[in-house]
Amino acid sequence: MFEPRSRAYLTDPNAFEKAVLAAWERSDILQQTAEARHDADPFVFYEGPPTANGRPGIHHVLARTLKDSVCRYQTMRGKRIERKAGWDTHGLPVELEVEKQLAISGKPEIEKYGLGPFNQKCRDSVFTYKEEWETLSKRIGYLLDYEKPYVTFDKDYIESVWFLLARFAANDLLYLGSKVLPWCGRCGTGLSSHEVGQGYLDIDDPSVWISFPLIAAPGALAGAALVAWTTTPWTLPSNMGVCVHPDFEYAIIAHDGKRYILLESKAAAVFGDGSWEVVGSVKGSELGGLCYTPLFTWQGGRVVHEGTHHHMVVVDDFVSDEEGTGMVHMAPYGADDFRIAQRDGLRAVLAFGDEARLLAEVAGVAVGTFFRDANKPLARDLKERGRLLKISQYRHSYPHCWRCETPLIYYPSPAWFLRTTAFKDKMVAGNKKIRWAPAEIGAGRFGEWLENNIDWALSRDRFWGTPLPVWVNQEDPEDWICVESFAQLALYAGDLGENFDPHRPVVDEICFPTPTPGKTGIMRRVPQVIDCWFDSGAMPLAQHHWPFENRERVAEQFPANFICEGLDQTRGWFYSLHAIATFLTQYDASLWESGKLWGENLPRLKPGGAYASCLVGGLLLDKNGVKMSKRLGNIVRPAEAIEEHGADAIRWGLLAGGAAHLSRRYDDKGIAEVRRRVLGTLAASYDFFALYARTEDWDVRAPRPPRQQREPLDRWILSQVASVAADNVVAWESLQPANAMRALETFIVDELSNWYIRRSRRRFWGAEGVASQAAAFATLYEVLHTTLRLAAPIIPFLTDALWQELTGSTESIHLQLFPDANNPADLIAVAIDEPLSAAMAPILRASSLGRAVRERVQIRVRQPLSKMVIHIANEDQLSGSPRAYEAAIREELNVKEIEWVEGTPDFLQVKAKPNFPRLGKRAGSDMKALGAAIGALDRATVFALQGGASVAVSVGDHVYTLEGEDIILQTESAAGMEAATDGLVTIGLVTELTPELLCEGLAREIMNRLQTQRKESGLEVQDRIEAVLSGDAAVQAAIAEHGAWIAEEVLAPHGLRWVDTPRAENNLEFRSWELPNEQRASIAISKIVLETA
RNA sequence: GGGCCAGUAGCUCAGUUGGUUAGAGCGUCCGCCUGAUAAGCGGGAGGUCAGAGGUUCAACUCCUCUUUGGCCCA
Repeated sequence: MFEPRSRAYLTDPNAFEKAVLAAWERSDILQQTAEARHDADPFVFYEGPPTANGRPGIHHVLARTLKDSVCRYQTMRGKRIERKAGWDTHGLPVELEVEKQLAISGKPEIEKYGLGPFNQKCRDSVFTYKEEWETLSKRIGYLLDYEKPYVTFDKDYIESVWFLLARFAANDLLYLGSKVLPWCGRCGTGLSSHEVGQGYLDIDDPSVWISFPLIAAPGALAGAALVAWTTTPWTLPSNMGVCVHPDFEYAIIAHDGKRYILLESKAAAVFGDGSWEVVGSVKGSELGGLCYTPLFTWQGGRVVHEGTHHHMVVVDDFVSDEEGTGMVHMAPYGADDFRIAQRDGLRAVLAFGDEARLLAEVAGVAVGTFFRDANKPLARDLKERGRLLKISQYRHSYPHCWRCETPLIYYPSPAWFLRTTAFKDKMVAGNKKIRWAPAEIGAGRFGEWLENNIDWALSRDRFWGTPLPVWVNQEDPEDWICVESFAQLALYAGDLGENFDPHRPVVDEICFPTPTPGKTGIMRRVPQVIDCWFDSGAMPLAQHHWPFENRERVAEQFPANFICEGLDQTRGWFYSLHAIATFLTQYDASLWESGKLWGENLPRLKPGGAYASCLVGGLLLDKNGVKMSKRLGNIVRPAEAIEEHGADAIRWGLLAGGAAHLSRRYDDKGIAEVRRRVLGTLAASYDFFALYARTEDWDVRAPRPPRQQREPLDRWILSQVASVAADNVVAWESLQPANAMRALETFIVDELSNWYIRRSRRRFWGAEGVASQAAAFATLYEVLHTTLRLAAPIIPFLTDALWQELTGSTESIHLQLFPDANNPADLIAVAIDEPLSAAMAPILRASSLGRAVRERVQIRVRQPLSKMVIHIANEDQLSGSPRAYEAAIREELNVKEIEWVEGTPDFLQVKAKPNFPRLGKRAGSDMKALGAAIGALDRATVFALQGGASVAVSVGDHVYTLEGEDIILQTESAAGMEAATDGLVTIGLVTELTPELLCEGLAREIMNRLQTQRKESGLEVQDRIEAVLSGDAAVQAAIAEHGAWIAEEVLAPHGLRWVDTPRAENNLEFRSWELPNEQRASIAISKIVLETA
């Protein structure tokens, strides 16, 4: 107990923390916490599953620390938290990693390698760095149950996912549609958006303006042609419509005897200058529904959307007025185009197929022509037929295959969707109930995304993922089923075997006759797997194999009170969790109707989303503000940083570095500063306490004096820590840990260490009497007791080590309750004392001003001064009196006497300023003039106002009646002494040095040299000494006057011995010191051993 | 191309519902302290709050545009 720890911590935080970690593992802190909170209310936390096929970086430390801190805080609030780890194991990133490993690339090569072996590789790959993740997480103190994690590729997990998909199907929300996807014709493979993102190259394409003559158009439009622009002439054979913006005003332009319709601002780009004129205008919405003459006549191709309309003008606000003509040629190769075709019933036919080659002859261009090679001949044909108005070259950025650099083609492919739009309103409404931190993510980013919700494209044409459990009748594509469980599958297909693994390719081989009555045909599974975001979004249920098992447990652990992930999860996990939960609990009425499932009770899950609050973490950039990436090699390896600084300093540094959601920079120097400045100060404050608790034999069990009997400074620091505790609760509850930490840091460094302890040191060695000493110990103990608990969620290692030393308990701080001033059982119960806190502020300001004056007049603090005057403007409006702290400021500034100035002493130059918030509303536009008038008020008027009188001031035509509260009194200076003011507090120092003061100053100088010599001789603070001095006459006089006092301070029980000539004797060696004013002293000291009784 | 976020001292960041001297730490210069001592503290200097326009008696704060950076989606 009371062992000093700061040295050990500061020199090797890594070793220090590892010892704490070892203790946690010995005592199984996770298990202990669970037992301690066994009957407590649950606080539900969901761990967002990381993928362990890459190394964890420092940014993962940020996310995990945020999660851990909030959970530790809640545990200290008395809550029970399950902390189940999870692993995300499916998906394209895993496949890409394995492709790299095997040096293969693309679907054909994977198929050649074999699906079974490939998926086995994926399964192995996802846990490549599992151990590294676990080690790191444990080392940074992230408490999580790694023994029983949920794993998305587990058989049970997949079965739960199947069940959920079957629920979507049962509600008619699963359907087969088409999705426009990027495709590489050469590799024969679709690409993910992630892959597209890394393959943009600049290429030259023809830029063409095409005319679309309207058929049977009314009025001024008769005989006119629309003009559209494109850089992909190869898409023109598939033209199915022209899209206009409903709100644009299009110009009707006469040129060369013909009339065209397009935006006036774009006409010059087509027709040049001067040769055209505007003859009318038409609004986009009026063009909708008109038809035009097709560009090409040809047969064949692949129909991707049957429709009743051909070559028609459609209206949509995706059209922009920046490029082109304000009119867009529509072909089924664009996502917007295809969406509108489906919406408006346009017939969509592809001219180019799977290998990006022409499927049918068009305008003499041969079947099999690669899509980009068709650009020129098609353009030539259009030109000959007068449909091409202009052609030029256009350089732009275009997506290419990242493997082979072939330009990509986009077209619609079959895909399975979840009809999330069916319950969009419920998702939007549910989102409003989520407490987002920061709030703008919920209203803005996530809210916008939900408002614009489109159906979830669920399927992926890939290999390693949860197989889509849809089986289709090979004879009738309308006859399909979504399987809800392995048992159901076995019912259709027979026994699945002991070690059934639902992954591809095993599951692909399962087929069976259609169970649909009256139909024939074999059911085969569709080839797709599902989006791995569905996997992770299903985790609230699938992690417990719901509803096959754990129905009660899931009902209790749903929804989450809290989740926390990075900003990049908005459209990822945040969405998939929300969508699945909203559907299941609010849309799937038939599931809950009977209260039973398969004949057994199914506890109702609380209707709503999957989480009640969400803390969004920002991105972590390197110290230059650049995103960390493997490519740039600026990744910070967490292990190295931890070895250097320890986990606590990093945890504090990352969490305090700014509002959680902002991207911020990781700066090694910043972490080092936190370690020294904040954590070091906390440890040193404890050390100070421990040092004197030991030397003075203070007993933790001794009764502590009642608060009323302690000094104002004691009650002040208790009040401060109690209000920090109250603020911290607010900050944590609103998910703003950085705010909690800012308050805590100011408290630890400024208030506790630099003010309370500094000003109270003497009391601890009994220099101010027994009662004062007892009060000081009691107070500092209570404050440390509280501060450590406040900091425990953030810096679990240091606080636990100090806690056990401080309290002498072997019970971890993480089993304690968070400080609560409202709880009578808490050590800081009802400690908040507003008046006492308010009264300290002017004291701190006065002390700062006093130091500034001393600095200016070059009189060191060691030199006592006779008097200081303090004037506090509006002192009577303070809720407490600063005069309670007179002793503190007298000692701090080393002055003999404080004079509290009241009223209107002549030496104060004062000025009134308007109280803007009060007067602004009343005065309005007169405010400026009124302000000037107030500034010009004379001294007597200002003090009359202060005294409660009313004063009329006229400005322009108005007369304003001012009262005391309408002005703010400011002090400008104090005449006749060395003074300083900050406007509210003014101090003046009497700097005249009398012989007495000089003598005492010299005595303090001598004492300083004695103390320095003590320290440099390696003495302990409680060692007694013999002291012999010699020196000038002034020195001798100072010792004669103050020797007894000096002797007491430097622990020389026999007093100071004076010799005229310093000569070495026995253990005494003289050292010569320079003193101010070219005075000199020689001092010799030696330790004396006190006889013990 | 769309949505969201950010730009405040050399650096890292605070800044309440708009209110008139914009704060802290680090760094730098100067000084102090010594019964927490391989520490600690204070005082200076340093800012046209990214730029422009607008609303207002009053804008770092609200609105618009521009610009730079970031994230997500196309």
